[in-house]
Amino acid sequence: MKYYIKKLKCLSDETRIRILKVIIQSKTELCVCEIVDSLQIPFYTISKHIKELKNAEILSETKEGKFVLYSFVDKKDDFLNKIIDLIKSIPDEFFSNDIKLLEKRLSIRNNGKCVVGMNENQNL
Amino acid sequence: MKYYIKKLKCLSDETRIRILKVIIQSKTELCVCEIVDSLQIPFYTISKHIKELKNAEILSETKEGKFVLYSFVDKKDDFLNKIIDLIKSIPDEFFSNDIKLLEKRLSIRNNGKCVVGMNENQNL
DNA sequence: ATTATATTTGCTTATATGTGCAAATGAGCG
DNA sequence: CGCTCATTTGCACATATAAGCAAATATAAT
Repeated sequence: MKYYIKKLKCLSDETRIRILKVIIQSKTELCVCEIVDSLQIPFYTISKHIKELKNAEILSETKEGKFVLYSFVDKKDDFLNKIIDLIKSIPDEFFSNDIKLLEKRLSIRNNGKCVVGMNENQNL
Repeated sequence: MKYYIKKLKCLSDETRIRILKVIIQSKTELCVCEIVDSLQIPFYTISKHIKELKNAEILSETKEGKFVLYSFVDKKDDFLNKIIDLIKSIPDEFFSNDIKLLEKRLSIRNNGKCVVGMNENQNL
């Protein structure tokens, strides 16, 4: 039961929903700095929310050199898939700025990989 | 956006999930006292959680004499339907006691309507 | 090695949330 | 009307959660 409640608790915060939405949008895994630049929220805040999402077994991490990448865990989990579906059904228009910045950030990737850190306050 | 977040916040509490689960299980509307007896949680706690669920436009209320009945709002809401679906996918075994007590409580209905108040501490 | 960059973590503070109890409301009934 | 029962609400308290900042890791680059 705690397994389910923990996941559901993760859905109760707007920042976490935004994180999940950009990961869905990216269709791959995202680097922390890419999420920071997309949402324009301090890196430590993003990091803490990601920690909870990882702890709830919603996201899983991959290390790639300096960078840490996050994506959804094992797609065979029916409950998690329903959660993803639920988030997908929130209209993109509520995330239009995040998505716009995400696209700009993704366009600086090299061979599909993140190559620069955070730009945070510099206009992308 | 707040519309969505408010609903999602409602999913973050185990008591609220249990309330929603028994309403789903009943396939109709439930009286507050029936929920109290099913979950064996104080009426004021149940009442406050229901208030939030109502506020998030997840549940709607019908008054019937002394009793107040709750059920899900308008079934045409896609997001709400996905939420219901999500809750349905949490295995019944986690709610087996609630469901057992619900069935006992529903069996004292008369013409499908609630006719008695709370039994709370008396073994059903 | 030393430095720079990416990310996490500990500590603090402010706010939100859940629960308990007592009192209030509201609707039927003698 | 006055009483009873179902439900809601206000207040107090304890706990949980989010955010900010500084310091700690970790890895890469020079």
